[in-house]
Amino acid sequence: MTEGMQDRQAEAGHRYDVFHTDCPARDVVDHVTSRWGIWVLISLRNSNLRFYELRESIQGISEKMLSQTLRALVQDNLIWREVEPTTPPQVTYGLTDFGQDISEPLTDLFNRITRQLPPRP
Amino acid sequence: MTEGMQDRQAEAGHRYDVFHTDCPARDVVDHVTSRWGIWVLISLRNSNLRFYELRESIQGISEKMLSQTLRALVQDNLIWREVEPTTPPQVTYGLTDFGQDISEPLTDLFNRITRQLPPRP
DNA sequence: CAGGATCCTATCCGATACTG
DNA sequence: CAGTATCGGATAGGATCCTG
Repeated sequence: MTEGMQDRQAEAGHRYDVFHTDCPARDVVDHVTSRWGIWVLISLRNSNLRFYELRESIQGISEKMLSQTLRALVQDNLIWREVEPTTPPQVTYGLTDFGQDISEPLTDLFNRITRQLPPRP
Repeated sequence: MTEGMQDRQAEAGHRYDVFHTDCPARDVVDHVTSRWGIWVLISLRNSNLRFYELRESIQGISEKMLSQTLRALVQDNLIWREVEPTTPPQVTYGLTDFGQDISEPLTDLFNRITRQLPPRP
């Protein structure tokens, strides 16, 4: 995003340890933790899905945000995109190895949060 | 819903049900994965920090966003806030058990992403 | 079906100034 | 020190229409 988090200040003897994140990692983290990114990645864990399946799977997402999110994640090499040139066209999305790897802590995160929360009123 | 995340799809007839927008977990997830939330949580993993320590630790964050992020995370019971009524006042922040729990997959996520990415130029 | 193009609004967020 | 208050530009994101 805005670059320039955490550049240096890497002086020896600093107690609050810091993650220097002025690198490309910042962008990937931002995409992964974007409003819809996490849900797309988790959705694709169980099976590859087509565009409309993702849209219906993730409640509340608009087509615009879905395609935008997908585009970013494909560029980050977290998910792949396969086009079947039929009519009507079929486009399928799935996790790459990298995406699969990333989705594990994400799912873990999600599970820990839901486990902690009180049941619905 | 506390029922959690997308599961099966092995069942015929029922389709992939998923995350509702009004799921309470959604708010927590949004806070945790907010622009600054993840960095605040990771920063507090090693030690409790005061306001200015957090501000200096997380480069690029404004006071406004820091206090706003902290307020949200305190409300979610992810971090605690302790005020020492001296002059000048001292306010310390730290992770609750819940926050500690959540910070693990977050750190894991961060590590996996940085590990995958090409090294800095 | 899978999206791109537009338009428009809500909010995010930084900069600045001020307070106990 | 640890914030709050306010303003304004940037951006996220929804709604709608359109196309191959």
